[in-house]
Amino acid sequence: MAETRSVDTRERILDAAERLFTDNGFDGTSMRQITGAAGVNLASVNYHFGSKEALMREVFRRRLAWLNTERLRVLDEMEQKAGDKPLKPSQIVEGFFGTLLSMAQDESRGGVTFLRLLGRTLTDPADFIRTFLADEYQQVVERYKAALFKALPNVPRAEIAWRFHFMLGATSYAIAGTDALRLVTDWQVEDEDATDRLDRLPQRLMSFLLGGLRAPLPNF
Amino acid sequence: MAETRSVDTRERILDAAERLFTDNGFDGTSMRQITGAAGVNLASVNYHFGSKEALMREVFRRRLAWLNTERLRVLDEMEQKAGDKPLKPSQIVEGFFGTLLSMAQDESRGGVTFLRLLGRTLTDPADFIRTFLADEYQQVVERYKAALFKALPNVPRAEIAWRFHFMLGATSYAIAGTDALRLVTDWQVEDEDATDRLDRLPQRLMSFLLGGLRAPLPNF
DNA sequence: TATTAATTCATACGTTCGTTTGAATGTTAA
DNA sequence: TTAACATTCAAACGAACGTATGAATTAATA
Repeated sequence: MAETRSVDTRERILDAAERLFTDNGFDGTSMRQITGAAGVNLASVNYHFGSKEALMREVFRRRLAWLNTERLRVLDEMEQKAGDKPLKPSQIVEGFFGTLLSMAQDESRGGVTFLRLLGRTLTDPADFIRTFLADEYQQVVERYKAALFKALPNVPRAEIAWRFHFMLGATSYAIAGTDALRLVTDWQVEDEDATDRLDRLPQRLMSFLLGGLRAPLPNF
Repeated sequence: MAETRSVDTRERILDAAERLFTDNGFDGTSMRQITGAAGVNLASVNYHFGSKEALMREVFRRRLAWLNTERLRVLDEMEQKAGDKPLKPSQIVEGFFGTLLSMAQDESRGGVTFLRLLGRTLTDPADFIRTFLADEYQQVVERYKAALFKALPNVPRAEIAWRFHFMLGATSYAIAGTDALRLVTDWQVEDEDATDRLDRLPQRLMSFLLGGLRAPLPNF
């Protein structure tokens, strides 16, 4: 089959690019690094994807397609069960961020590597990727924001949108896993090994996010 | 004075580099862009700083020197007033993150530009800058963590460290100001202009951070 | 003013970048 | 088997990169 080879090459390129973009950033990764790591010819990136930027977009697209579909599916299901009643804020937050965090356990969906890439990219957006991400996410974000508005009818919408923003920031940073200031990595952990730490991250993060979402409103 | 020219050149380079690194990232900014924007000769960067990496370090150093000193000063002052009693968590959070946010209003300390650069860099750390940031911050972070441990003696230290980490993430992302998913920028704001939005950010963020810090602990 | 040091300057070095090309090879279908 | 298409390949392109050099210029010192 003609497709066997090309699909193979495409995937090999995407996997290598995903990992290298995560470790070194977009500008910090060269085509030669990518094709070298993938074991394919230099020209094949431009043949299959057209350009380096288009490759970056495709790296995101193949993961976000599933993520955003799943997020909408989860939200649909919850809203159907609830009927006319508003959802609980914790359900909504769990639906949006829990779905994301679940990718960490699933290597076939990019695992932690892709999550780290996403976390990095959200604060490191070249114009082309910033635009692309906004387009990919727009529907999903609107649906979840609307659900939060309905769940918290007495909270000004501006405040909810801001807190959604803050939640995304805390999550991005947590999954980017950089911990540049060595806040978490340096302490003495006697009773908790690395696996436990990763397993417990979702619950720790979710508690924090919900606490922030429910915090008393600021009085200006 | 011989120093007049060189100090001038140094500062012009640092200002230009700060802005360009913020907008385009480290790898996305060339020496020729920097020296062109600064109106100085290409070779002057290597003359005054030694290399592009050393320039990046100096861009951070001149801002972080003040920030970290101020953070320690504020903490010292609070602890002195409190005597033996532990500080309130809100005081500690305000001391750490409020000091940071106050830089936004002060153009002579880098203003929003530097804050955005810092926010970006914390999730986009090349090895050299990651190491550098950790070194610059270590003392300050240890002091503030210790204050939080003392303020919340019944909360496991691991949880506090994690929540510090989450708070830093929410803050980084908020000040990076990217809002890649257009959560906040796209809505209809009739009663709140751009100035108001920036002015109110610190209070909005602080409420969120404290809510997250005080959230019920997760039960594993 | 003469001498020394500090800084700026134009220019060039060698390397690496993303992309393109055209031939070679592999695959599909008549 | 042969013609048409898809993919891979080695090689090269011009451009841009960070850095280095040595002369020219400016400032400090005596």
